Amino acid sequence: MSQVYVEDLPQHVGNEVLIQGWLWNKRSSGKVRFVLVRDGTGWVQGVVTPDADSATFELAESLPQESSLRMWGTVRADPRAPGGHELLVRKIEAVHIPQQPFPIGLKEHGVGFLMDHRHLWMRMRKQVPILRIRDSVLWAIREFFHQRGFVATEVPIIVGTAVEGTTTLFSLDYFGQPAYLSQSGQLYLEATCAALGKVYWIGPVFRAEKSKTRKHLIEFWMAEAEQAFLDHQGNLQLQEDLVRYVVESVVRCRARELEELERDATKLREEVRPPFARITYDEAIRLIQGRGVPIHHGDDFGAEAEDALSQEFGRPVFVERFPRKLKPFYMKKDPTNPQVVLCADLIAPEGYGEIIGGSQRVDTEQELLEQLGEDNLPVEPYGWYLDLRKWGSVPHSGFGLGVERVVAWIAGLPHIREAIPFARTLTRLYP
RNA sequence: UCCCCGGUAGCUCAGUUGGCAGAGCAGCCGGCUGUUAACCGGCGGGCCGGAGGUUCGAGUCCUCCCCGGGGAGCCA
Repeated sequence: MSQVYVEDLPQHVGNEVLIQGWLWNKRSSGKVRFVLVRDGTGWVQGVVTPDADSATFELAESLPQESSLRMWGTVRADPRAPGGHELLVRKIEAVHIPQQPFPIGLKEHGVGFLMDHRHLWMRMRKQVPILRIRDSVLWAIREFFHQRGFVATEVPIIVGTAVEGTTTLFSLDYFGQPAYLSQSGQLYLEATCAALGKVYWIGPVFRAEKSKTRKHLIEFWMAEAEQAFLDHQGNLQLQEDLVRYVVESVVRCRARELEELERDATKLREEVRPPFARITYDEAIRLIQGRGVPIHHGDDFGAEAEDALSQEFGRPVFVERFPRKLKPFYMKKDPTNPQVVLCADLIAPEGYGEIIGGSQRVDTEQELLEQLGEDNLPVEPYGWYLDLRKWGSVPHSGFGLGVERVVAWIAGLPHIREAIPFARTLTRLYP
């Protein structure tokens, strides 16, 4: 008999099936014993009565939490069963019986303890749906770009050039040369873009910032895209389409997981209804000031300012055209106002923070040299990047999306550390 | 780096004005024919984060250190 996954059980009502998984809880009422089994796709209750053979009846009482097992039984719908379906068990076979109690109980635990046991915590009731939602987010991003003719490509993780200054880089010794872990694939993606036209990549990036908040990870995943002949306005439309596609896709494919997390899918769908709000930096400053948050023109947004914007709109909002001096050297100045650049940050609703940063890029060598100078950056390490403006330079734009922040928003998580299997935070390098 | 909170049983926590170290859960033993983080009875379980100090006496008060959590700045 071949294995059936828990999520497919409704299609097998009345049939005997084999479930292979792990025991996550059990209950007994003497002569009726319940074994709750998970297999990665869901949770199902097996009902064991004395009608099963005596070894099976005994196992239903004695197996400890997180025993792995095979369970044969007949599927039936029953309103008393969690999830609506259960298995009338004929036989249980233990695959591995733990010799000591599982560290993670079914009661509450502290954050420190759970993070110390992340490799085991991820098996638990809320963590599984989160990781399944993450899978769908990444899958939807790939699907979106593929449908639009973007070419999936890759960038180096070990780099010799800093993208945005060296203070937040992890440095390493590359056979005697200084090297860094990449904090963004953007510069390389611009090169690839001139070869392939429309490109994207998804991968880990690293920031050695001593950030200690619910929105920051030291190692996080970015989805970055770059398109030739795309201007600022087109860039915003592309980002909006992507975010809407991802949310709608997750709401459709992971409805059960969202429900398990008590996340309101209707609210998510409302939030991404077109169009997203768009305001300029200048408007944003006035709006934030109007909400009583102390901020001056020329300041970057703090957490309080972001939350104010988030509350004001209740849906994603693009903040466009930041002052040049707040943004990195590669962003193109607005031809109608060289004090600002053609960029935008996308602020998520519900206080989940900035989920995308993007811009139209500088496309002439002269401007690029000027802006490197403005930021007191050396020209030499950017030689190859300047080359891109020497041969067939075109207007082009791109952006980077923070995968974990999007997962945290969609799943409604209180902290970003649960949005990735193994979070690297300021205090955690293990497990 | 700065500000705030915490560290007591495997886990979550309580511990009064300084006066014998506690509960729930987990574990083990027993009971229960539909449980829903099941329930009921019993049993075992402690370097009170570390070092110093005050005191007749410190889990409790003081100093320093270590570790964790929340927030800020910076960012996606």
